[in-house]
Amino acid sequence: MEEKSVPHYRRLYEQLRKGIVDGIYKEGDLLPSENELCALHNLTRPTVRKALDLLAHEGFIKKQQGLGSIVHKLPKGIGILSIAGTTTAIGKKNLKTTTVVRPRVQNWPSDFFFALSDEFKTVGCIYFERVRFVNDHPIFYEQTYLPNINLPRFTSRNLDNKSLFDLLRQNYQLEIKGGEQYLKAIEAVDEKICEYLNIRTGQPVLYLSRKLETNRINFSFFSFMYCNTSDFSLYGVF
Amino acid sequence: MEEKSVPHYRRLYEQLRKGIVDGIYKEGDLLPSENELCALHNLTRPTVRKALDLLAHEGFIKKQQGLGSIVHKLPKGIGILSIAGTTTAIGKKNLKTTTVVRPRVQNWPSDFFFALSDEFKTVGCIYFERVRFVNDHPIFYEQTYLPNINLPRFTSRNLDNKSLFDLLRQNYQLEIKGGEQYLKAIEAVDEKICEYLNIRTGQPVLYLSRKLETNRINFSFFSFMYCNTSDFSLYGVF
DNA sequence: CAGTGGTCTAGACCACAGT
DNA sequence: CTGTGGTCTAGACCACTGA
Repeated sequence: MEEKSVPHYRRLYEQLRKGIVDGIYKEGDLLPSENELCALHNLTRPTVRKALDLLAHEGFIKKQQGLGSIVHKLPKGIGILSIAGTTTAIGKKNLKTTTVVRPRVQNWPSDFFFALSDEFKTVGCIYFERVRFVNDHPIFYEQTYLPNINLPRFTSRNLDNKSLFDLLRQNYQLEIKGGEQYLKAIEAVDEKICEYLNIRTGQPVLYLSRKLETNRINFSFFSFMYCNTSDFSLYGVF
Repeated sequence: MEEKSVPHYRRLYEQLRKGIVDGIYKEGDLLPSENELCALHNLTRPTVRKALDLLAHEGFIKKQQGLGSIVHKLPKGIGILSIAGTTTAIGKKNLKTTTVVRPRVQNWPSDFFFALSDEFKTVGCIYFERVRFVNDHPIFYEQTYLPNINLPRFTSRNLDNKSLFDLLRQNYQLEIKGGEQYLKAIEAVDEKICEYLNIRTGQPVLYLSRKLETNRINFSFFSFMYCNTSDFSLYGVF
């Protein structure tokens, strides 16, 4: 009966989420009630509720006691503050990615922002830089550091127009489970930033420092992102 | 036996959270196991798990299958991106708040960023501005808009050094249940911003637009915050 | 009033970590 | 191996919404 080891609540979550982003459920619609979803999928209420809690947590629905689960409007900004990778977060918007520094093995910077384990320091890191375009405008300039552990052939992979999250999952069985992030508004002073994002020196950019945690124990990686927010906001729910 | 209508999982969550911020549980420590917590508090596992899920969701702990719930280090930045109000988010840091524009009834701005219901437009809003200091440095300049519905005497209240969330909860039974936010990096051009945050014209600031939803149906309010992030980052988990 | 989501119980089996 | 967290069942009672 079961095909894979994906939890039931996860399957239901993904199905409902797809229904919302595809427009089958529209803004303001009510999702089927919890009891209806139980009957439809042969699940019990706690399982159904877990799927709905995930959707509510990510802002796709709002629950209202006595009424139901209301489909929320899709956000105006770019939902990159949650766990979704950039690719999924932006959705149908025209997104392109180019690699400006191909993956290479090097040492960690001496003044690295996040704490590094001794093992990480010893093995060094895989480093690369990418620029992401939304509607053909450069919006994100991202520097990524991966610990150089059990990532065979990574440096020879092509990252253009690919989701790093998908690549890690499909080739290395790495799932991103969460992380932490620090945000600042800074002036674009580095000329590479200005060049890649096509902005003038001194223009404000949003600087995002992230630690991303995976299902492999003690395996995290890091990303530092410069965002041109003159046309797009970053969006999040809480 | 029961004293109030606070859910059990919520009580346990607050107790454990307090244990972490007060340092009773230190970074890297294991919390009591789920079964131990069940026995200690006479709860069942789903209830205990809900409390732990809340803690994990807010970044206080990391769960690891087969091991336990590990207390996470407290963040370096200001955790304002989650549901916590500024006051609770900053915790023990020296925080002061001054009111620069006292609450007053007025119309909504014509170009308001968020969509407003007809009822909201009709009744107008209560508007005020505050500046928040961390370690005696002005860090946040916040403009708040509340719908002018069932908030008796609000305009005569003193907001200095008070948590708006607490004031709303204690005086109006309003609980903040969630919300959405949009972030941008902008130049400080408005002279009020520069004055209140004590920065020069053109310096980058982080601009945060938030809609905050409450337990009263169809009652949301709005906050627009300018943050000087030169010394502090905004922190969040996902 | 009936139906909704919110909370809770008392079990069960599984996958994974450390010994 | 034991103990951990991860998933799931099959019920129960409550508070709230809308008719």
